[in-house]
Amino acid sequence: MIIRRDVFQAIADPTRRQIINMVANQPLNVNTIADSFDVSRQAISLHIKILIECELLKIKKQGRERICEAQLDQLNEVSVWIDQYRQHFEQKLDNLETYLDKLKKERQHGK
Amino acid sequence: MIIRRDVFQAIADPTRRQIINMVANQPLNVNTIADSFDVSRQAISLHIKILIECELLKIKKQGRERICEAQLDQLNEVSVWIDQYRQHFEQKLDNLETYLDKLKKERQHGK
DNA sequence: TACTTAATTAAGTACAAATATAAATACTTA
DNA sequence: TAAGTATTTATATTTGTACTTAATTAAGTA
Repeated sequence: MIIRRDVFQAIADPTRRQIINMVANQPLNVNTIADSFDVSRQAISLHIKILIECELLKIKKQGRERICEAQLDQLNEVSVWIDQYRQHFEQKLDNLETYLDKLKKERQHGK
Repeated sequence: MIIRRDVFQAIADPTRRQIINMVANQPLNVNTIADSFDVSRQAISLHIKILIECELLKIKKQGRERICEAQLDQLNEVSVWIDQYRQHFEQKLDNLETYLDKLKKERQHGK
């Protein structure tokens, strides 16, 4: 099977977005991730493979387990693409500023 | 054909991203858009249909022509999703602030 | 060594997506 | 009204995606 290794394609799938969401909070092994979904472990394994190929995820072997860790730098590509149209959809610029301030404070106070 | 009407899916296709880019600058009719691509007009017509269904594009009939206009509010959904991971990929938060200031000034001085 | 657990690889199926060609619709103009 | 232009709809084909079950690899454990 030929897979299109492209961040936009990677995040197009809702299952993959959910996987990203799960591991963004904390690293998890494959089975723990798979347990959250109704599909087979093999199906999740493939989604993870796609995310790894798009460099949105990295694997750390730990015994027989494979721990999935988020590596979201590549999301920047999407962010940059979106940003060029921000003026087209951002109603209130101030909201983003408020958000930024919040984010900044969270950082300063250790998450 | 059942199409997944979802903004993430809509922007997953590079052709559709390019169409968005074209009409974001100026409204264009279908044929003008199609001329920029190697594929058939019908294929572009379908891409446009998908973009309309995802509300990223709207059509204004003008005689026998159909003018495509960008309507990018729905990109906000992607933006919000990306934003929650911004701290994972934004190297310097200050850069964003600088960017925001710039954007703000551009707005104030009428683009 | 045999058994269990974690995860992948392999093979196959069903359906969705992207495209093409052909025909139809709708409007404009000679 | 016939011919031309703009675009969509219909139909078919090819490729890609998401998924399944079965088998395999690898690492712990009894």
